[in-house]
Amino acid sequence: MSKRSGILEFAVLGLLRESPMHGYELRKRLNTSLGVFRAFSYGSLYPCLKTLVAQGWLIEETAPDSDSPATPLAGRRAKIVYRLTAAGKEHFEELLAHSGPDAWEDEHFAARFAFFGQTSKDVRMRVLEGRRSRLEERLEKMRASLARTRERLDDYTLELQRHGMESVEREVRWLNELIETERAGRTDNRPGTGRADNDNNQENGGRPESRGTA
Amino acid sequence: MSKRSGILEFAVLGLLRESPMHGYELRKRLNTSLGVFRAFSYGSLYPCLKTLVAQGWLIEETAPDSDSPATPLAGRRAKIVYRLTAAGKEHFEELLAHSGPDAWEDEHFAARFAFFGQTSKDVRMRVLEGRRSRLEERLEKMRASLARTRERLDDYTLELQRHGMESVEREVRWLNELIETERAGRTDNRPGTGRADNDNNQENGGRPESRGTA
DNA sequence: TTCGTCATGTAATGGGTTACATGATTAC
DNA sequence: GTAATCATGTAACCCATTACATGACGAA
Repeated sequence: MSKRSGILEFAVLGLLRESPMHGYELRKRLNTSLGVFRAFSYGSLYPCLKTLVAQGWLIEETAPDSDSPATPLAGRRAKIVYRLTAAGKEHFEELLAHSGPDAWEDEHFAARFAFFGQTSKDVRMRVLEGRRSRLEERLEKMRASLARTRERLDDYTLELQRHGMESVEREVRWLNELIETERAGRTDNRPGTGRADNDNNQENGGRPESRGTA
Repeated sequence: MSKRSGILEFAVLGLLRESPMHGYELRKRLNTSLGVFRAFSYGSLYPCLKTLVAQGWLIEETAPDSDSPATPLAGRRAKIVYRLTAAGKEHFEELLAHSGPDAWEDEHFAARFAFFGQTSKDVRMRVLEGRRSRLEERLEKMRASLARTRERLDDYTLELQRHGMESVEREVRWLNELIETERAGRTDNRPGTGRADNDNNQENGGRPESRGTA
């Protein structure tokens, strides 16, 4: 119960894991750094934060720097800063490792991928492979549907489907490359299976070996 | 007012324009033939149909074969067949030609494209070009955001953004090809600017000249 | 006769947006 | 001092889904 917003909740926990923040900043990071995949409004963010606090995963810190003007640069004059609790951290790890049936959908996957820098290698592999097989299912359905309906569709509809399939195929190739790169990486990544006692595991710097952005 | 479901409404009108159907079949066509971009459930379809009827865009035909058991094969026992009214047809034309600010978003565009076979050439061009410039805006934002945040992001996040941008760039190229093909096509397409009195204008068969699916 | 599919709906819920209301702080 | 932006929230709504309820029809 109180199943507040899968993706938003996940993204908030993930961002707060890196460092405490207040709502406003959180929303900006959601929509810029991580925002490639989705934009959220205050109308969803603030209620979500409340339930996360109620759940014990976050604590509000009203940041009473009332008498410490020592570092005025850190924040203008701290509003409500949210910090991840130990329980929240654990919960986030669970969400990361969780392999529900919807975990491989577009937005869920993108959100998980965005936090790969904080994810252990075995989980990364599971996510990438899960996503890939999800896409392959999708491809098969598309192919089947296409074979069934064939000639009944006009050329534009056909072209639309062709382009859609090509996009999916392209993502599969992308995943293949990522998976291979992961495989080629150091195999010693084991920061505690199930318990991330090591907190951050960037032993390889989280490098997907991007091949020439330009 | 009564601004029921943009895309669903549009798709329903578009499908019914081709031929009358009952809800169940409509939903299947929505999720197979046209369903590449989105799946709808009865929970949204039936209420939508009702409002469209209330609006005067559809009429329910209970298919009164009440006393003619002559052809029990035609329909098992006629359900509720929805047929587009003249007003509905007009409304659909308006929706097709309408260039609202959200008309170029992913799903809106896909839905419009799916009905290109029933769309006049000038509208097709407007839609394709609108979509393209929308994507170009998006690209600029992404580039700006990327330039701003640069080194602050880990490699996975960067890779995600890079892949996202590549996808958008790819779609832009696709649009460029489509636009060129349209331009190269016969230029005489003028079934009445603003008024589609000609109903169907497939003079060129609606051919986007797909270049080798394999 | 029972099972699968066709066929139509409704109520509760979900997960989000928009528009609104409010006020502090900074830049000019 | 006034405008922009930072900052936090709420209420009303939107569009859709899920799960449920119902029933006819055809095939095994």
